[in-house]
Formats: sequence, structure tokens, C-alpha cells
Amino acid sequence: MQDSPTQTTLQSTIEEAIVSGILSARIRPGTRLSENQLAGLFDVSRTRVREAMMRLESRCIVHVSPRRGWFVVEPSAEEAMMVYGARRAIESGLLRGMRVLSDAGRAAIRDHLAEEKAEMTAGNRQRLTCLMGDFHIRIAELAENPVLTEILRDLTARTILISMLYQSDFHALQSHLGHCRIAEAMEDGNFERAAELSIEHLDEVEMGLDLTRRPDPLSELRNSLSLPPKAFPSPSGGTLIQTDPIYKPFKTKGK
Amino acid sequence: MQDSPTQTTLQSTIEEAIVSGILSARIRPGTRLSENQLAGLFDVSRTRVREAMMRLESRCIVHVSPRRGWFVVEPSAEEAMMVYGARRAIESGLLRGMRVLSDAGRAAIRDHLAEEKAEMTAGNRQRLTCLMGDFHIRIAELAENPVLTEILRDLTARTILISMLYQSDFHALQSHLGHCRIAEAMEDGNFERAAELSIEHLDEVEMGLDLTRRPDPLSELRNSLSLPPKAFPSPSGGTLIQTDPIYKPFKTKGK
DNA sequence: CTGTTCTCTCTTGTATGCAAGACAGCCCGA
DNA sequence: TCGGGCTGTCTTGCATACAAGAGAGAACAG
Repeated sequence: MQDSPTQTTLQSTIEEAIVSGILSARIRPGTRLSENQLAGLFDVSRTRVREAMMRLESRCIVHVSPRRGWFVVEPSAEEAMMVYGARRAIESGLLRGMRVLSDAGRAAIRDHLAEEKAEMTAGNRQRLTCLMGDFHIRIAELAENPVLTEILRDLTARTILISMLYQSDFHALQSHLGHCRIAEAMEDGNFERAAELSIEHLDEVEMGLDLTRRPDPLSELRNSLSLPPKAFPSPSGGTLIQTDPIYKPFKTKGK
Repeated sequence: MQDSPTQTTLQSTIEEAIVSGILSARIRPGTRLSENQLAGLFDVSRTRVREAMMRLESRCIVHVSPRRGWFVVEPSAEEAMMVYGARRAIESGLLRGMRVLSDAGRAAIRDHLAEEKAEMTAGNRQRLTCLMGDFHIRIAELAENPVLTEILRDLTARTILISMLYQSDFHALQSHLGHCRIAEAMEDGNFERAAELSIEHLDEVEMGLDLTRRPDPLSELRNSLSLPPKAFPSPSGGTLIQTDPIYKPFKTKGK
């Protein structure tokens, strides 16, 4: 009766594009996603764009303000804490439940850490944000449980949005070291220790956030003036969706 | 910018109705959900029904077979194991991360266990299935983390579908005792023990499934003949959505 | 009786059209 | 100079129309 045995949730192209845009920190929280623009970009009608948006909304990645538009979520401080809390519970539970680390898994982790290290010297913040999130997805993949992986992928997307909002300065080295410690414990086969370390790591990252800061109340103004976002250099170009001002200047009284 | 601080995912009425129908074991896996019928029932157009379906699909609760219809998912054996694996990781991680059990929480658990006990003597299997699932949602609520609660609610829904498919006989007493043990450990403040017990409990339940059995390959035929499902008495009535045969008899050459 | 083809009706897939609301800018009065 | 209403243009919300595919049943050939 089921079409595919594993039933991997097939996403629409639009959905994938937006999620991967967030996971790679190319799309900022609060970005407006216009149905018409997306429909044009992907050459489909608004109907299918809306379907993608509905799905993204149920994954808490996108949010609609009635008759104003769709926006990438800007998690509140409270929500940020919840997301970190959830990740602590899930990732630690996942690690503690592991029994063996396969050779392939060991290799994947090593490769990932090497990449983190390499990219740290390059210092590309956007790329680093993406990598730091990816580590946790890699870990989830080790458990070979697509259900968990999918859950953690969405939480990672939200985490990346959170760090774009609240992370004043980026402790890449600290994160990297945290990841190394977790990996070490895993290589030792000490998954209980790895679980504890993952909690510590997530605590550290959460502590590094400035949750008192309002999520950039000036972002709208900033966008309207076409200024670059606060702590980020303006993207080099080629972004799928630019963070446009909400309302572009009208054709001054065209007819 | 955000409309609500906690941003609780607001579901459409249709979505809620279907999920709650599953959580209360009134809707069986494989049930066809016709867009037209739902549109009629809720007095809206197909558009809104489809939106609800899209959201449910992204939550792995519903599944579309192209141009045949929407169906409540029938998780495969493999998927069933993944769901249980995910629940083990998440629920144990959640419990192990708890620090205190509030008085309100203690009361909620006690009330729930009492209700389980009461309903066991009554022996209403449908109601019991619902209660047994609810226990885990109650636990999630104790952590006061809506993100986790939502994740576990969806996993619980899928679990209920799984048990409707694979649970040959219903070990309500066994489940109830497992819940009692977990609650006891929590009341003692021994959350580590509670976490271990939750893993054991989920293992037990999973072991109680007959995953070798194909998910009722005759269900379609059975429905077409309007026979009651295998081990369940036919619902007393008042169900929101009846498990209709896929194709009702046509008006014999109406025109 | 059995298998094949055809037709007809149902289903979802997708685009489109219209309505209602939100906001920017204008105009005007104080 | 400032504030309040008006208007126009954008947005999403929602219903509807039509296209395309899937399957049941009828008709028919062997």
C-alpha cells in the first residue's frame, strides 16, 4: 500500500531551496518570502508556492503575517531556549543510546572536523555557521534513524536562525573544540561521556547568545535603507532570495 | 515582529480534527481522506483541505497517492522501528535532563495513572490506546518545553497508528505497569532511573508488536465489503470520518 | 467462463480570478 | 509643522475551473 518502504518525506523544490538556504546561512531570519517572487523564480503558480509555505510553516521555519506576507521566522528568546532544551534532550539521548561507531561513521566525523578546522583558518563566517550546524546533523545520521535525523535537521535550521539573531560574536573555536571533545569520547566508545559533553557543548553555545537583545528591531528600517545587516558582511551575491525591503518603492503614481 | 512570543503552531481545524482522531484511535491507518468529503464536512473549499493535508503530510501523518487520494499513513515495519528508536532517544533524554518534579506535575501524573487504572477495568480498548499514548505526552509536558511536546505529540500519533497495525494483542496491564514504574522513579527524584525505565518500557512495547505481519494487505478488500477491521469492534458511531470503501458504487449509469 | 478493451466517473494537480486587508504616500486642514 | 483621512497598489486568502490520470464496470471477442 505504501509507495516507498522508508517513506522519506519528499520535499518540493521550493521547500528544499529555502531550507538549504537557511542551513547555509544565506537566508536571514525575518526575510520576506513573497509568493509572487518565488512563483516567478521557480516558474510555477502561486498555488505551489503556497503549498511549500504551508509545509514550512508546520515545520516552524516560516511564518505568515496575515495579508502582509511570509517571513522566515525570528525565534523569540523564549523559543530559542526551548529549541536548545529540545536539542539537549534529543542529542544526548541519541548519543547515550549509541552502541558502536562504525568505521564509516568514524571517517565521516573525522572528515567533518578536518573541514571545520580548515574553514576556521579561512574565516568565512557564513560557511562556518553552516558547518557548525552540520556537525550535529552528521551525528544524527550516525544513528541511522531518518526520523531522528529529520527532527534534528529542522531544529538545526531553527538554531542557525537563532544564532543569526542573537550571536553577538562568533566563538567558532569554542564550538570546534566542543565538537572535538564529543568526537573523541565517541571514538573511545564512551557514549555516555559523549552525551554529557553534548549537553555541555549546547549549554556553552546557548550561553554565548545574547538573549536580552531584541531581535534587531531595526531590521526593517535597515533593509529599507539597503544597509548591510548588523554583524554580517553583505553577501557576495548569488543569493537565491535577497532580503528585499518589504515594500519596494512604488512607481510614483504611474497613471 | 513575531505575532506571538511563544509561537505555538496554530493548526487549522481540519488538521486538529484529524490528529485528534488519530490520537484517540478513532481513525485507522490507511483511512482514505477525500478532499471533497472533508471540504463538505468542514464547509470550506478544497483549497483549505489541501493546505491542511500538506501540513499533515510534512508531519508524516498523511500521505498522498497521486491522483488516487490522501491516506492516513500505514508505517512500514522499518519505519515503526525508527519511530520507537526516536522515542527512546528523546524521552530518555528528556527524563534524564529533568531536575525537579513540580507538585502540579506530580498531581498530573497521578491523575493520569488513576485514569489508566480505571479505564483498564472498563476494558475499552480504543480509550486505552489513547490513554497509553497520552501518558508520554503528559511526561513531555512536564518538561514545559513546547518544542519537545510538539515533536512527541506527532511521534505519539505515529505510534498509535503503528500499534493499530502491528499490535496483535494489547498488553494494557504491562504498559500500565511500565508507566507506574517510571512515575515512581520520578516521584523519587531519580530521573536517571526513570530514563532507563522509559527505554525498557518502549522496548517492551516494541517487542509486543508483530512486525513480521504485513500491514493488513486485505484492508482495502475488507473495507470494500464493509467488514469490520480485524481485531477491532466496529466503532459505535459518531466517528468524524468513516473508513469508506475507496470507490463507492456508482449510480448505475445515471445520465 | 475468461481475458481485453473501452468508456465513464471519480479522484487529485494546478492555474487563475476575485475579494479583502495592510501599508505608503498624498492631500488637506489646523 | 504636524496629524488625520483618502486613495492606490501591493499583499495574501480562498474559491473555482479545468486538465489529467486511475480505476470500476460494461461490452465484447475468444
